[in-house]
Amino acid sequence: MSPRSAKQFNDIRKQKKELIMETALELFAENGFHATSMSQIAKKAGISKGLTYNYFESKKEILEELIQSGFETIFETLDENKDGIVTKDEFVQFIRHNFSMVRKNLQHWKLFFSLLVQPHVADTFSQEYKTMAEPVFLMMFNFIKSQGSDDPEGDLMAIAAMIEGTFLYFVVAPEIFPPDVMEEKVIRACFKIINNK
Amino acid sequence: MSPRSAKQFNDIRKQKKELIMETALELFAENGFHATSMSQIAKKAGISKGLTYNYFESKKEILEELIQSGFETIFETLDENKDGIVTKDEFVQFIRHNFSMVRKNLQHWKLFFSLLVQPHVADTFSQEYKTMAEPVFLMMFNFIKSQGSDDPEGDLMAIAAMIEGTFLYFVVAPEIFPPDVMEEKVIRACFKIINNK
Amino acid sequence: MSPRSAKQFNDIRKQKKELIMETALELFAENGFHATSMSQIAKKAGISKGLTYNYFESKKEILEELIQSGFETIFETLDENKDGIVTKDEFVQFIRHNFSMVRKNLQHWKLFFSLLVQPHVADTFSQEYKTMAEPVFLMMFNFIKSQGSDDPEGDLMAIAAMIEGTFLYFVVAPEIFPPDVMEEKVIRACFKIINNK
Amino acid sequence: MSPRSAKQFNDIRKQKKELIMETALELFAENGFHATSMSQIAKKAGISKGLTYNYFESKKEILEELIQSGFETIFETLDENKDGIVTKDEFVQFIRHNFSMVRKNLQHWKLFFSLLVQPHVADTFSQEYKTMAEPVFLMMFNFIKSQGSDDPEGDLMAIAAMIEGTFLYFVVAPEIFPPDVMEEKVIRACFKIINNK
DNA sequence: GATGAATGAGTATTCATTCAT
DNA sequence: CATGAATGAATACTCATTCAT
Repeated sequence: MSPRSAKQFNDIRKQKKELIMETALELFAENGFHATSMSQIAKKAGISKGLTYNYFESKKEILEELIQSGFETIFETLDENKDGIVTKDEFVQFIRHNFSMVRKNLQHWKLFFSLLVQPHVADTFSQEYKTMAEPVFLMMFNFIKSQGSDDPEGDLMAIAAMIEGTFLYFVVAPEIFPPDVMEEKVIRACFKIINNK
Repeated sequence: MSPRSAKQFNDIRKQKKELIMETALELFAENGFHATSMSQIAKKAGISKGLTYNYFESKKEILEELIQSGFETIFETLDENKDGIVTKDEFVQFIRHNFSMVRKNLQHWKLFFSLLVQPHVADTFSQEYKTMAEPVFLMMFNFIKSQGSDDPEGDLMAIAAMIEGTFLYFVVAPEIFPPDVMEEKVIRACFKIINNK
Repeated sequence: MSPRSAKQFNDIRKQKKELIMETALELFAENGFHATSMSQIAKKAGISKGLTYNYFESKKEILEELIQSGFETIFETLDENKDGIVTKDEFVQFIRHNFSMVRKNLQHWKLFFSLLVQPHVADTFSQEYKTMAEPVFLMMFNFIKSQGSDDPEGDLMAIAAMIEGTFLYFVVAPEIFPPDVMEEKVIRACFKIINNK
Repeated sequence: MSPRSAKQFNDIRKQKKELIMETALELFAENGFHATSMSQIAKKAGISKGLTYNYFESKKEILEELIQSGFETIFETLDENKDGIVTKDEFVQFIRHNFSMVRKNLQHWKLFFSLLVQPHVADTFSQEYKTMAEPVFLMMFNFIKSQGSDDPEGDLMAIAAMIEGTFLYFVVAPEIFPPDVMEEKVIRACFKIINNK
């Protein structure tokens, strides 16, 4: 009842919640949302089935919070850089950072890609993704334009597709093209596209 | 002896089977394999649940035949062209043909992307997909090389990613970039990547 | 329409019916009544599912006719001998004949034993069996008595149990005790029981 | 932590499991394994279908545990006596004990007989049954030999068949011959078979 | 907060039976 | 007489969710 113990309770809650979410993310990413049962999550997290419902209203809510937290994780560090891109170096850093973020959060991305093609699982997801991705597009657009591209919008399309496709390869088939090599090739290709006269 | 001729029975079987497959494809593509129930398929197809099993051994078999037919639909016309790519024009035609096939079979591609990310649904799928995509990669590689690229493998990676990403946009978010425009931009970007000195 | 073709039709009907019954008996005996489907019967008999219902009202009716025909098959040849047993030789012949009948109709007996323990499958079966077995018991009782047994009823019980048990071994575990040997031993034991002073 | 103590949970589990097994045994024995549905078991036990699967992995597992527990119930008390049979009295006690066990566990025996005749239900069952019955045979064989029988193996066959047949009468048709009387007659017959000169 | 027994609606699949031809 | 497409009720089993403790 003392403020301190209240804080402790809060910490416990927060930790348990994170534990459940991490466990769920692993299972969702590995086996898919539908193929993962609440029992599995509870068992793997080492808690009882009932307790899960103390922290989340439903299985779907776990998914939704996971999506939310995924967006935050992925886009939070982008925010810092995104406004000031001017030089090529900064753009390259930005791209590299993106790639690095994907590789660090492969499971989130796996989950995202699986949701992309199942709109009914999370109707809100698609819209939200676009909303959050938009500033990134905008920033890239501005940079491309600043480099003197004669068709910045067209170049953006090509580059955006290339990056999205790279992410997909990272997640789904890293053995086809080695991610490290791919990163270099893609960056080089970006500049070929932008600076071509 | 039989009052309905063998041909009649055959026709009925063929039509019903196609009906079931089309219905299943729509639902799988829209909601995912796991989230689609046999009841839904039967209901939407206007037949009884039991009848479905007169034509398919299991839900998984529907998926497998769908994958098979998808592969055939998509890759059959590619086979014709694939051996002789030499000129730029032929390469462009080839790419356009690819794009066109994807846009004509959006549902199949939606299904394919969803399967790529849920390996447990059809383990064989991933391998088969790669097997069928390989000749395409090879052909593109040869063309890139023939154009005097100083890094054909690197260029292939970039282009492959760009095309894969384009397919993903086509399927998942055609409203972000208009497919028609995108097609042109991507083709142009291909040549920028290849021919850059 | 001529009497001759009418007879032919009848013959065909009879043959088809027998075909279905034989096929069903094999499958029932091998896999059990519930585990055997009408499709299996039709397929194994080489006819269509629908045709089966031209000859039998239901799956249960096949079973019932099978039971009926089994009783007839088994008891018909017993009828000839049963009234006149006087000498030991005739009794032995009678027992041997019984054993021989069981071995010739193992499938029927397998079916019978499985029904014995599932009364609800065929409620009438149990009663009918007893009715048909009664004269056999009676005849044996009379013979035992005629041999001067001091407890004919008791001896009958023991012998009846021994014979029933032998049938069960024949059907279920012929590899434990060889049927041929067993036959001799059981006959000898019968006389030990009856003639013991 | 938990409001219901571990012991409480354990007690609940034990009781429910027994309830389910008893209910299932009754239904299996009465109607057969295949003809009994999980719904029937749940309904008769007064619980939900789902709960059944909280205690047993499958319908087959219920059967297997039932068989196991049946074997234990039936053979556990035999173990005590089985090594030392020497005198006639001990042999008689042993046989009586067998008969008594069967009459006390009629349901189990009904189930066993039905399984004997439907090998596909539980392939392991048949083997296991024979394995457990073997020491009983062996012991009887030794006793018969010790009594100076001139054909111990032959006598064993006859006696084993008689006892098996008696069990069958006990279980399937106790109204034909009164079990109490039958027991006496069969025991007497055993000695007639063994001691006959 | 924490447990796990309990529920009930849902899932894929089977199968006896019907019926148009 | 004969076919096999079609039905619908039933089956074993799963699982998100509730709730008494």
